[in-house]
Amino acid sequence: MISAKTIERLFLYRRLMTDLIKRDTRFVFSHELANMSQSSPAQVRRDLMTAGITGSSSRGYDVVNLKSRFDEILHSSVQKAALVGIGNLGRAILSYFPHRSPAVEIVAAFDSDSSKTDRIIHGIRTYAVDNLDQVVHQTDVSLGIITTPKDAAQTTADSMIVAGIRGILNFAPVPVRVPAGIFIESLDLTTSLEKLAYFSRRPH
Amino acid sequence: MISAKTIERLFLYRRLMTDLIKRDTRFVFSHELANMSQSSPAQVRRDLMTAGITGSSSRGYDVVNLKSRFDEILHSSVQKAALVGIGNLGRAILSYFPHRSPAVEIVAAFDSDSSKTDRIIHGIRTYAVDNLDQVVHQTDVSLGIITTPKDAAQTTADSMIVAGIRGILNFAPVPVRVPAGIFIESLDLTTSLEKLAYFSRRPH
DNA sequence: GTAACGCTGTGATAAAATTCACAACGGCTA
DNA sequence: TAGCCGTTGTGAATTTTATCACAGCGTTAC
Repeated sequence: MISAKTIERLFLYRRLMTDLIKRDTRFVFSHELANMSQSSPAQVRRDLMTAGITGSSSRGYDVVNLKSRFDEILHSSVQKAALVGIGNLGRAILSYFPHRSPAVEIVAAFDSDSSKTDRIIHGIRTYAVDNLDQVVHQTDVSLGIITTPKDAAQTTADSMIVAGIRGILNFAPVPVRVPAGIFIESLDLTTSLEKLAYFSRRPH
Repeated sequence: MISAKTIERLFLYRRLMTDLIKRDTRFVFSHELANMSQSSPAQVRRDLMTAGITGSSSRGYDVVNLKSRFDEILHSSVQKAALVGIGNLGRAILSYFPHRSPAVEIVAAFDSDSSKTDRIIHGIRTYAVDNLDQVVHQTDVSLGIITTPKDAAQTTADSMIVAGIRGILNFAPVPVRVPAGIFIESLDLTTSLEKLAYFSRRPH
């Protein structure tokens, strides 16, 4: 089993490979990849070893080979996602995300405010939250994105899980509790900014 | 020196304390705090110990005391931030962030597209990027937020650093290189979603 | 051919983060 | 008072993550 940290880096490497392929670069050394990914050569080699990739000591790693091995590991078969909470942040994600990743496609958005529903926003249809269960089942959605205010986060997660969602990305600034077997990732902009403020205060 | 991981949790605990105080809760046990923060009792106790906080074995920890100790450690004196890249994501952050944290205040936004500048968006004045240096100096901005497309991320970061910014929060899906002494935090929505997709595929 | 170079692959090591496990304590009960 | 219970505080152990350091190999230089 490959660790989450490593997987995260593999996703990054994969995107870097896409760029390199566009630029017709054939080979990379671990120190180049480290440079591009703000990592260390040893880390890169270790990651690639974990991924079962082998390079050549004179030319480095074959870019196309890397890319296809990454695709293999990262299973780029698309999964559908539903977003709940069509506020500013939700809308930004709806507009930002399409075509950014081969792994995820946002297919529906939900809100409790009826003035925001039954429309198309950035190409994505919006529904009342009451329809969550139904839409998730009908369209085989497996991922949920929470961009609600914090008070609604937990209940939203609960509904998602009841509807059969397997993983949740939570943008609300509160931790959300999920049963074992459901993947939860929290991405808290407030904490990120606070961390930024804290560590920028003095040379660290 | 307190580790970054711990600091991050302290920020979270602080927000939880704010909620508890509102609800007139006087004391918390480590297992309650663990529950609220999706952590473990041992982790909480360790963090509080690191923060130099001491509790009572019968009542737990004094909420107000915790809060004020957190404020002390996390230095809530406000720092000013500038955002570069007024796209959907940038705008969402401009609208989302105000009043979320006592630590950071976004005071200016920049873009290279003149149709987006010299206006007020969500209460924040926007400028042409050419004015970055000047505005940063005049208003004593110390933090930068990058929400540009990925090709502009590195040059934006470079300009920020020249202008004297101490820390950068990068939303562009590419790593950004900064000299030592500058704090950089990357928050990559694409990677988060991809990670979500990956780990939701099967029970893990 | 052979020496020298720079890189990979990886066991070993170190460092960081988390969890275990338990002595010590305060308060409650009787 | 004595005994029990649930919690803290923390050294020690464990687990996870990252780095070191070097043997071995393909390539080039001569």
